[in-house]
Amino acid sequence: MAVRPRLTTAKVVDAALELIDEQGVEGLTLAAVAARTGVATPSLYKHVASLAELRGHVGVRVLEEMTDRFTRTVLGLSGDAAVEALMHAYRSYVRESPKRYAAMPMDPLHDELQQAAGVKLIEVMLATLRSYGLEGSDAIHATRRLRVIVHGFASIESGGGFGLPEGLDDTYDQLVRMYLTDLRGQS
Amino acid sequence: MAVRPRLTTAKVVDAALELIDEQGVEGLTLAAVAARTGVATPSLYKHVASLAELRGHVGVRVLEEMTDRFTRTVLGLSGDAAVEALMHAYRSYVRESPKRYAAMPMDPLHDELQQAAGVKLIEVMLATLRSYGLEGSDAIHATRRLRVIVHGFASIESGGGFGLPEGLDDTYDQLVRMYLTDLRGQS
DNA sequence: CGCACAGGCTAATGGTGTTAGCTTTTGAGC
DNA sequence: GCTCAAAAGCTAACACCATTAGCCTGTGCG
Repeated sequence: MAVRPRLTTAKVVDAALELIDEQGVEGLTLAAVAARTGVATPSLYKHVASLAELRGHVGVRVLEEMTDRFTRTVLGLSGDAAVEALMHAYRSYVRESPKRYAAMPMDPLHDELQQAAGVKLIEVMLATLRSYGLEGSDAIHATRRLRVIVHGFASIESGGGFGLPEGLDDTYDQLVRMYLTDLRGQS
Repeated sequence: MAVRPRLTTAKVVDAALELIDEQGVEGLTLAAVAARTGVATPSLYKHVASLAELRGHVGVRVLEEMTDRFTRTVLGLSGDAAVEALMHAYRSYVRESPKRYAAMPMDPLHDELQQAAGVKLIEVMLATLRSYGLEGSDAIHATRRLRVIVHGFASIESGGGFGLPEGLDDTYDQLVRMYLTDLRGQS
C-alpha cells in the first residue's frame, strides 16, 4: 500500500464545511465527514473529540472567514463609507454562503474555543466605527445596533423569511441609511 | 370519531412545547414526547406524520401565540405608541420563552401548514404601521425593517450573543427610537 | 535495527426516527 | 344489547447516528 495521506483536524473541518455548504448544518454528520475523507467514522475521533467539538471548530472557521473578509473590505476606509462597505460585505458573505452562516455560533464569547475568533470579529465592527469618536458604552451600543441590523437581515434573508425577494436590495439600502443617520444624530 | 382518543394532536404539540421550553429545540424528540404523554413512541404516528411535521405544528403554535399577544398589545394604540408597544412586546415574548422563540419557523410563508399563521403575524405588524399612511412597497419595506430590528435583537439576545447583558435595555430603546425616527423621515 | 505510538480499523452499545403488523377498545347501527 | 369496523394503542424490527473499546499496523525516531 502506498503512503496513505494523513488526515488532520484542519482537513476534517474542511470536509465539514463542504458538507454544510451542500446540505446545510443539519447535514453535518460524522458519518458523512468520514465518507468524504475516505475514513471509517470512529477514526475521526483521532482528530476531533466529538461532533459538538467539530461544530465548534466549524464555527471558529466561519468567524475567521468573516473577520478576514470584513477587515480587507474596510481597510483604508472611514466614516460612512466604511460602515456602508462593511454592511454590504456582511450581506454578500451571507448570500454567498447562507448555509455556512447558519453555522456561525451565536454566542462565541461564551465558548473557550471560539472566544478569540468572536472577539476579533466584533473588534472589526468596533474599529469601523472608530472615526465617529464614540466613547465607552456609546461605542458598545452602536456596535450592538449594527450587529442587530446586519444579523437580523442576514438571518431572515438566508432563512428565506422575506417571502418574495423583490426589492430586497432597496430594503437593505434603507437599513444602511437608517443606521448611518442614527449614527450621525448620536455624535 | 368511533373512539374517544386519549391522546390528540393538540396534546402532542402541548407536550412538545413543554419539552422545548425545558430543554430547547434540540430536546424535542419523539421518544421524549412519548414518555411525557405516557405512550410508546410509535403510537405518536397516529397523531403526527413525522418529527418534521410535529416541528411544523410547533411552529404554527408559536406564530399564533405571538400574533395573539401582539394583537392584544397593540389594540387601541396607533402611531409611535403602537410601534413602541409592539417592539417591547416582541422582546418580552422572547425573553419569557427564548427556547420557544428558537422554534419559530423562519420561512412560514413557504410552508403550506404554517402559511396562514405567518401571514397573520406579519399583518399585525403591517396594521401597526397603518397610521403612518405608507402605501404599497413603502409599507412592505417599513415592515421588513421592523422585522429585521426586532428579530435581529431577539435572535442575538436569546442566543446569549451580547456578551454581558449590561445596558441591553438601553440598546433596545435606542433601536426603537432609531426606527421611529426613520419612520418619521420616511412619510 | 528496533520499537513506541499516532492513526487507522472492526465490533459493539445505546439512542434515534420510522414502518409493519398485531391487539384492544369503543361507539354506532342494527 | 350485540356486533363489528376502525381508531388508537402496542411490540418487533430496521436503518442510521454518535460514541467507546480494543486491536493492528506502519512510520519515524532513537
